[in-house]
Amino acid sequence: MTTDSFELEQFLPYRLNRAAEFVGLRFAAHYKAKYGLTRPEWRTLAALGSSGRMTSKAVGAHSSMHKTKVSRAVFALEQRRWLKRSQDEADRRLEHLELTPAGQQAYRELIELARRYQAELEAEVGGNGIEALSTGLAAIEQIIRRSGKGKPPEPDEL
Amino acid sequence: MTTDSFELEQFLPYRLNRAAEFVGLRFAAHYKAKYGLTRPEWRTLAALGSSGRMTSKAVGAHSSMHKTKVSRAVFALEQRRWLKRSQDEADRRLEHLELTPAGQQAYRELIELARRYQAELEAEVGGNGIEALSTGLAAIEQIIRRSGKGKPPEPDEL
DNA sequence: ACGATATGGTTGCAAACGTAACCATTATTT
DNA sequence: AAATAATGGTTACGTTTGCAACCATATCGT
Repeated sequence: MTTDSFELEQFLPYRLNRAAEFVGLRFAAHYKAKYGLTRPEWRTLAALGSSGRMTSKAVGAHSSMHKTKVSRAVFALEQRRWLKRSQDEADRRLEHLELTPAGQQAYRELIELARRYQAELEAEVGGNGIEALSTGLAAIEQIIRRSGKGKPPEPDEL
Repeated sequence: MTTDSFELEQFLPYRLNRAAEFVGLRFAAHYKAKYGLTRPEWRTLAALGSSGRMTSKAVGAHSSMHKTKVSRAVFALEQRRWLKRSQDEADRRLEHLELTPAGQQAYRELIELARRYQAELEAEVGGNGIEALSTGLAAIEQIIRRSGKGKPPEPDEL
């Protein structure tokens, strides 16, 4: 019966969540204003832009998104003509996704935004803070990898 | 035209978000299973439990939640008879919230869960990782405080 | 004192979400 | 070669979310 003295302020899940929210929303404001993208869409674009042709499943694995999110984001980006699908000849269950030239252009602009934002953030937070944060995050990421094993990042089972 | 070489994996908003999601969902699984609480409910309980009687607005400020979330969480906790409201005599717009004995009991059990989870987490991540993470988060929290002041508390990612 | 404005809090609504069920296709078992 | 399971991906549905509009009360400006 360890008694009182519990503060949300010290609780890691809470602190992480708040920091992520703050940092994430501020960035989202940038690309939302400029392109009207949702976060799943931006992530999908980023995955395809940086790693090239891949399947929906791979996008999900690469960017930690639930498959329905990916499915919807892919649909939206397709509507926008920023990506095109093509069926795999050998295995007709899977579709390969690829950015169109317009999509690649948007990607280039967006990662420029992202880089600027990250730089801004690093300036605000300071080198030490960033380094500490990065180390800490790396530690958690390792746990994720461990516990995640071969598991897909479907938030279902976390 | 700073060119290619952008990786989501290195992008801080993304990393923070993923870590927060992982850590948060794992904890949520604990209290969801045991009490059927949602995260806004748990946060409200935690705020009231640790700081005592306060208004909805204060709960929101204390735990970084949008006012509609707080409103709904308060309603749910009230249904459960874990908190009671009372109108302020001087200013009848505001209601003071307070945990009932049952609510306090639940709070005690929940912070015990939280403490155990935090300990487990610290064991997994390791002292260095935790310390780094904490330092990094503190740096961001300072920015939040600075820039945050009058700003509205925004949505949850989790 | 009186209209405008602000504040604490709730609610209607549309959009976003996760779960589960599903379709089509491929792999495995028997 | 059937029957069964597994896989990539989509969709129907109920829930949760945030925004905006709102109610009631309080404060400000004049």
